[in-house]
Amino acid sequence: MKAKLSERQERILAFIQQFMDENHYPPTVRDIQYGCEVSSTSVVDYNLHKLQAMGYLRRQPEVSRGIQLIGAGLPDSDPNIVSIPIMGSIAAGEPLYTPDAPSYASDSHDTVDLPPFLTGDRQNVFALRVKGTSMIDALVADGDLVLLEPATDASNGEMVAAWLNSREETTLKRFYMEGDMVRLQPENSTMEPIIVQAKDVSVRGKVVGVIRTV
Amino acid sequence: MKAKLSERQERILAFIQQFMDENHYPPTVRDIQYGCEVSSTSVVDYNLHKLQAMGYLRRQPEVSRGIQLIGAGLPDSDPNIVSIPIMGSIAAGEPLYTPDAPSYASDSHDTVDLPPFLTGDRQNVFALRVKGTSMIDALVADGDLVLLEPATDASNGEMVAAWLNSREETTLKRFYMEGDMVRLQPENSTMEPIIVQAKDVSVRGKVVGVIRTV
DNA sequence: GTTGACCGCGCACAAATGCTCTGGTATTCT
DNA sequence: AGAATACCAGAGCATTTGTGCGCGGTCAAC
Repeated sequence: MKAKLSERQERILAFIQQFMDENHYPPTVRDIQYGCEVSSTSVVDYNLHKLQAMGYLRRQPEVSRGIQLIGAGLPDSDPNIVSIPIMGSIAAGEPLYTPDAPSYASDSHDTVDLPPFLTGDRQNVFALRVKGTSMIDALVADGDLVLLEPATDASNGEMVAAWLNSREETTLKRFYMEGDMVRLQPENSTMEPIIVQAKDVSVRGKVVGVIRTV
Repeated sequence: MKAKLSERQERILAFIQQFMDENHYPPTVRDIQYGCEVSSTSVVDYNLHKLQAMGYLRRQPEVSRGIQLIGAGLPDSDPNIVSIPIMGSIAAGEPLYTPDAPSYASDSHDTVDLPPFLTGDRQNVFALRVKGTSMIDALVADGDLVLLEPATDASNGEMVAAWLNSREETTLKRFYMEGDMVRLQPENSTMEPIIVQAKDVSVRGKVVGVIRTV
């Protein structure tokens, strides 16, 4: 379905973009008609349906100007910004995000707006504010913001936020599975690794980014 | 004219913003009517005229959904994004930004789009890509992006990018002026500070942020 | 040629929608 | 008290606007 566009469809698409730039609301069918030198509104309607089927835009039926571009247009909210919730702090480790909790409920939390290159194409990325200097050995300082991708597993060597049953706290460490034991390795050689039973540790998320402001 | 808003006017204004966020086209008079629990379209029209007179929005007469917010609304270009140039790498230290060079000329460099909370209100912030692990002692890893504010001076304790004449390289360190000597202090106590004559070191910028993706 | 899909055109209807007119209720000013 | 002002409610009109219908043209397949 996502085939090539006819010349007229390209023109309509371009016109909508231009119209949205100049005025700040979508055009009507007739605006498009005159703007693209089409002689009938039905032709516009016809092509708009086509474009919608091909995924270039969305329409709200029965609603005037109910057109919004998607794709490469200017859907003025998302293209170069993603909102990421700050789900708490990681230090004493108590309040940690649980991916199975209702995502958008009960959240009076803060969010940070970040460009998407920081998250890649990962989904449900969330952020934690690092409290204290206990993670310095992982190149993470007090006050840093760590970006996490929800995960319950990790590959060896990945930096994860892991919950330790024994200590009832969450730490940032590198993750190594060794038999039925898990070794949580700090970055700094002066620190000793933590080695626990696999069942006594649960991975909460993988670190995908760190942000520090000074 | 720009006096206080009535409660209803505030509500209308808020509703329009919310509506624009959810759908991506402006609301009709009746949308506002139901959304704000007003019992007549004329009341909405009345208040819209008021708001327009006070400069909070603009309307296109006779045009459905011909409303656009101005002022604190959504001036759709820059509000939550700033483009920051990546002026090179910092490792072998050669290509470093010189604040006196023509800023926007001769740059085929890359840029990153960042939310403004990372730069604060600083001007001319630029970024450097860290190459190598030589800055690990400053909590900066290979591949990190450091945000720098152009500067030729620094206060004690600030993290700076400093050019060392003797070594012909640039490093990230904390800056301490001690008499006519400058001490460049790594973060990590296992590393020795670098102490040089003040004239043999020149500050290029202060670090204002660090970004790491993994 | 005939068929049918694809596309365009003109027209018209009905719903959506901006706007106006009339009147009402407070609150403030004189 | 009376007038003025600001704001609201309801109803209705005129325009705007999305959508459906019928018709004609083009082009490739059969």
